[in-house]
Amino acid sequence: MIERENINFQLREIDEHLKAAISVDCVIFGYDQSELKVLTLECNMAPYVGMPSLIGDLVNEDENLDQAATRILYERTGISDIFLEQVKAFGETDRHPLERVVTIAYYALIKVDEFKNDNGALRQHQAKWSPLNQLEEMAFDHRLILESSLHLLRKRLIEYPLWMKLLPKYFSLPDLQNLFEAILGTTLDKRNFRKKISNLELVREVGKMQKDVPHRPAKLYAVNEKKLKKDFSFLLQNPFIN
Amino acid sequence: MIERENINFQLREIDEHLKAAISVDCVIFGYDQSELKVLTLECNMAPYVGMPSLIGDLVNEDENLDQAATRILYERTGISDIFLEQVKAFGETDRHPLERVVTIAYYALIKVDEFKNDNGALRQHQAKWSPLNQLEEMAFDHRLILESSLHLLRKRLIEYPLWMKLLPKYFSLPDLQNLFEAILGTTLDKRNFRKKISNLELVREVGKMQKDVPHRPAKLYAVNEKKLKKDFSFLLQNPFIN
DNA sequence: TTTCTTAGTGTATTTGGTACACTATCTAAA
DNA sequence: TTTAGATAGTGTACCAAATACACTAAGAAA
Repeated sequence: MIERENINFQLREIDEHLKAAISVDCVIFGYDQSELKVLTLECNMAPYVGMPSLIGDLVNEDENLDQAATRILYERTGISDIFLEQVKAFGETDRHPLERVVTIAYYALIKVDEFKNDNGALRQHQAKWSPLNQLEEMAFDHRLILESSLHLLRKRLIEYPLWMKLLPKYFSLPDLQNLFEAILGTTLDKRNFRKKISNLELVREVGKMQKDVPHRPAKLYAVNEKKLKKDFSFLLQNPFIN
Repeated sequence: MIERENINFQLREIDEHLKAAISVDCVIFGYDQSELKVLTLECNMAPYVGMPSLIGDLVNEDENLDQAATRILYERTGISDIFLEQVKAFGETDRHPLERVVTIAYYALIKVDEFKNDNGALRQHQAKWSPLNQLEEMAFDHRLILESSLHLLRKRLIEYPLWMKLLPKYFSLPDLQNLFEAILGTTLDKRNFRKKISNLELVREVGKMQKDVPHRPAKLYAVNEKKLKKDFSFLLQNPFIN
């Protein structure tokens, strides 16, 4: 009797109770050597027709949340083995017009040109890169989800070298600084930035120079894979942080 | 036609698809002038019978996630108007033995003696304060949820004065240091701790002394409400952080 | 050869964190 | 009343990291 009561207490009338659809929304940030962008679809659901929406999908029965996010990222961009991190859950009662849908937001950061828009499913749905400042109005609560995700991305950029896959094999320090400035939305002092990067020991000179630039060429660097594996192996091996 | 396809894409076959129960698990940390504890129930569901579990409940149809967490905290402890923050969502497919249940974890930090175990529903279910080091085995994935929540609590303790409601009206600096040490699980240097507290300007001397202690009495302090409202009003007014 | 453009460099200051040991005050017991 | 025990309270020196700030160097193009 006691036991039965407790079961009910811990999973109160599970069959009669609210069951919600569970979705994952991926905030896929892209960097293209100039600007931070987000991958969006054009929403076709009233009352949000025509507004940009994030890329999301329902969670399948046989996958956990991280797996769903990984699948969605792969299905929509062709990218796998990338760092994906959960932002948080969003569960307003009216956040979806048709039904109660609780969504779990994830973010990822990729090179814009790694995403090829020749994928049938995506072309059909007009996925495109939207610059952040053009996204004032979004479908559902996606503007809020975007802001929370951007906030987390910016915190993480300083803690973890999320940028390591965003640049070509060889890059200059001004390239790297532009990347930071685009993502953080600020300008940075050149000397202090270089001092900090130098202290991290995450890049190494490769003894080459930029070519075909109409000004003084910059020295080229590459990611220091040894240091990266030593200090941040979780970013490479395991796409999830707990 | 295009429109119909897109609706399906964005909410793929919503009626046929996975619907999960949504629960909220509250990690209610308590401090009692000596030790950090967590409020737990004794689980009665196989295969976890007898193990401690966190305090959770299913989310109602008419409440969002934050409201559900607030309700659960209130129902189980009688406490409202306290800072509650979402930790993250946990959604392993097999995390619940009966059914797919996605849970959203929240944490709160309260005084142990604010929770009176004379609430009928709770007494019936043996809610009790468990010291953290006695919680190696827990029901479901609650050990993982506890660890994630503790990690966040410790980060927040340094960023935000979550401790302001945990001490009596008048307290000594050694009291405050004990609180920090209990929550962080470390010892702290007395002089450096006092320097830091002093810089924060969050406590003020009240010109009184401890009484009836068998040693040199300490000066008493109180929370500096002005500074708290100025810098951390969100901790008082709005129980949620975005 | 001059001009334009971007690359590259160092120092001084401040701030925050850390390491560290002795004196002061009260109670209780001898 | 003296002494022992317990806890309160205090300051300085060092180091690391963040910040502010301005000129010279190298190449391309005119």
